[in-house]
Amino acid sequence: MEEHSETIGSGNNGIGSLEETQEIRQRRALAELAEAEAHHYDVNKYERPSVTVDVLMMSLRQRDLQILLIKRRSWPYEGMWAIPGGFVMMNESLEAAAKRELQEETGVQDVYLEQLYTFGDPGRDPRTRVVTVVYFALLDSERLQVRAASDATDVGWFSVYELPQLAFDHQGIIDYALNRLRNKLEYTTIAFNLLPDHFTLRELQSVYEIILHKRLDKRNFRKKILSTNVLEDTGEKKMEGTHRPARLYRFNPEAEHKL
Amino acid sequence: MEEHSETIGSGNNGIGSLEETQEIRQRRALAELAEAEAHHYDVNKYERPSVTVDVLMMSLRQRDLQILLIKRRSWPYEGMWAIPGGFVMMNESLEAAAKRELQEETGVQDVYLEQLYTFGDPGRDPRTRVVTVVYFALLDSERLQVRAASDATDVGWFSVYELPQLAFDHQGIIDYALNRLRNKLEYTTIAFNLLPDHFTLRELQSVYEIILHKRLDKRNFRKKILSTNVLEDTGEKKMEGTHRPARLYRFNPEAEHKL
DNA sequence: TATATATAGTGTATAATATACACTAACTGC
DNA sequence: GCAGTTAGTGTATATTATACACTATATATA
Repeated sequence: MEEHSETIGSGNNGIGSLEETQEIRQRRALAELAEAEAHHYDVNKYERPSVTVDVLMMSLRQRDLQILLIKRRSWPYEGMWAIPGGFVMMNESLEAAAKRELQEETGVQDVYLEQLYTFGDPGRDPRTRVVTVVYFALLDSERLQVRAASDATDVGWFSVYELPQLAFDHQGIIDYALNRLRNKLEYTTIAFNLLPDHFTLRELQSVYEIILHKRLDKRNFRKKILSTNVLEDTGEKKMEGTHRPARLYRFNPEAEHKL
Repeated sequence: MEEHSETIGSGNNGIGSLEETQEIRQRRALAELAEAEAHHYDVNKYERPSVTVDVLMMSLRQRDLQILLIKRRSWPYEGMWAIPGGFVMMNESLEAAAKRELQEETGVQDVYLEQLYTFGDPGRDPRTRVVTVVYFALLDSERLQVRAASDATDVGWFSVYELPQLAFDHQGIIDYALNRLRNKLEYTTIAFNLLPDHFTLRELQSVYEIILHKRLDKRNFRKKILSTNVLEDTGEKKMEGTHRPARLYRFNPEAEHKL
């Protein structure tokens, strides 16, 4: 919170010459930047953080909310699991970088993608100063299955409720994302991104139950969802198992969603 | 949305040699970065965006929601108004950078500060690639008055409802912030940051009315706020004008806020 | 073809919350 | 003491959330 506020204070704070020097260096750098900006000089000579995007890919698998992690093969945090990410290229937008990452890891395109938060504390990556813009993606279970078992052993899906030790500040990022997802469930139609085009009301209810991590009342759930008009009956039914078949619905994005 | 997705596709998309070259360049850069990351090489030789923080400072002035803008003195957008911001130093956190900006522009410390969103489209700043982490700050009207009229003509407070033409994508940023603020009013105690320590219920109601830009029912408003227990009666009264004095309340951050 | 089994699908009563609305209280200045 | 001005209060109604148990319809198999 207040870590660096003294570096812009009066300077008369009893800290020794080492910090003093650093403060002066920083002040000069700032003055030069202001100068450069004001007169349109070349700002490229100034040292700057790396910018990366991390993408937290979430999907419902095995009646569980799971995320994709990759195992780090080198220092720092070697052998630990981490949220996949990569550098932002000079001529791609942040979102494009996130989509690239998504494409590389899952082969999936056109999924729900939302910017989550930007983490940039100095020291969060011991190699260099890194500012990471984190996105999260919601992948529908069906399309994903295809590529699921395709490759390497150092990529894996993990339940958000049983995560291994994570690299960097990634556990905090996941907590933050889960929070955001839970909140948005209540007042947006975000949940539909985790289901295929056609789904039953029970399947939709399961999405809510898995993410909110609690049981919901069947009748009240159906009443509430149907009253919003976001669902369209497809006329089709899903028959599976030895019991009454369920109606298949489709999400209607046009409808007013007063969820 | 899809601007750059072709640069990572099959490449066989009928685009001419110019884009082709760019694609190849980008692919090579990516491969090198991956290599560098995997083997802990020096990543510093790669070109990277500038990182800045912009701080949208909001306060209630003249029964209006106003923000602080600065007038640009040079290309690009010379003469237009912009949200104040500056470069992030290598050894300061994003939040520390935001606080520094806040301190420089208003002299105020210890205010509500929240990260809003990160904007990083290539081309949003014609000088160079800039990734901007935007924060917004809520300043209480009372403390601010002191420094209000202090200096230059190229800094000014503007009503969010009557803004001049803004530089860069700053109008969009303000819309986004206003939205966030309005939502948070409903389920957090964020509003108290715009008021001094002691305030009347009418003053609190005005905060809501000005930000939501609509009238609220007095009795229902008071009922709702008081039922949450976030307010403490100070015992004092505020006498101003020729009418019954109003009770002064204080915000109790300890209380459950089931706003 | 009757029955067991498993999930789909439905309604009502009660509690909690949100809304609409008008008068009395308490101070100041004249 | 009266005019002017804002503070402060309660009740009836509508809307929304919750709690709760039985019938419907398919498949499998005896």
